[in-house]
Amino acid sequence: MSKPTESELEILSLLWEMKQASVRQVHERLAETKDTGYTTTLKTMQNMHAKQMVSRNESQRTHIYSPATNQKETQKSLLKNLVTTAFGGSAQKLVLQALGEENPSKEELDEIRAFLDQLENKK
Amino acid sequence: MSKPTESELEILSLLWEMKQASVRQVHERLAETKDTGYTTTLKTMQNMHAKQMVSRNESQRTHIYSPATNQKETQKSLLKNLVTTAFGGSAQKLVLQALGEENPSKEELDEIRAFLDQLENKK
DNA sequence: AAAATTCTACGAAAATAATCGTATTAAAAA
DNA sequence: TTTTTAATACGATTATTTTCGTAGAATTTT
Repeated sequence: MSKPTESELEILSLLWEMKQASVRQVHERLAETKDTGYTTTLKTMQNMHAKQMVSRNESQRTHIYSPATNQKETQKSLLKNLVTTAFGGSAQKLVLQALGEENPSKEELDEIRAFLDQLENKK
Repeated sequence: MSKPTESELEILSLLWEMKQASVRQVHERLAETKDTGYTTTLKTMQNMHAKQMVSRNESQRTHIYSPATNQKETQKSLLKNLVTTAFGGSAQKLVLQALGEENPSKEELDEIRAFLDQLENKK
């Protein structure tokens, strides 16, 4: 499982959200934030398919793509990578920094607390 | 402030930790995990200097480099980038995922709780 | 003082990633 | 049925990143 490039990740992330989509559909979502041509999106998705990062249903002329790499696994490895390269290996620091930025709601805070308790009970 | 590349980030991260260092010193640390030549490290650090990502003291023949980009700011933007590209914009998800991986100590958990309380009081 | 080592500078090659253009075919519209 | 639109494939170009080799100067060792 190789690490997705920046462009691939943008698409992969959309696919995680959309579950499945045509190139056109992905491209339209992408176009909201990015100004690149249709064939660029197409080519990237074809590359991703070649790398088995996504699968696709070719039974119709318009191919339907879906993510083939596990979202959690991918997020985990990207996170790990960021922790080691940018946070000197301390996930703790990353968490505090992320929390500080996010301005979470009371509900979210409670959810995190619950999760912390759960972690503690495992010990 | 442009985003550091992967290689640049590795070096920047070391400099954050070391506060200041020569190319040789950085290279030796880098060599623990990476197998590239000295001039590669040198060139990258020169590039970083050209981009003003690091500063250097040239009064001695062996230049001494130090980080010129703010660690917090850089971490913040990398984190933000990861949240949007890989976590569908939800820092919450990122935090939970990171906590789940880290297996934090009781002390760390308490520290996070304290931080959560502090966030809540701001509301 | 000569030789060996250690630096920097810098160009350039190699590797990787991103973007696009064109040809061709299928489907939809006129 | 002709024309237009929409899709894929795929090579090629461009941009970016990574890596290294070589030259020359300063420093250290012999």
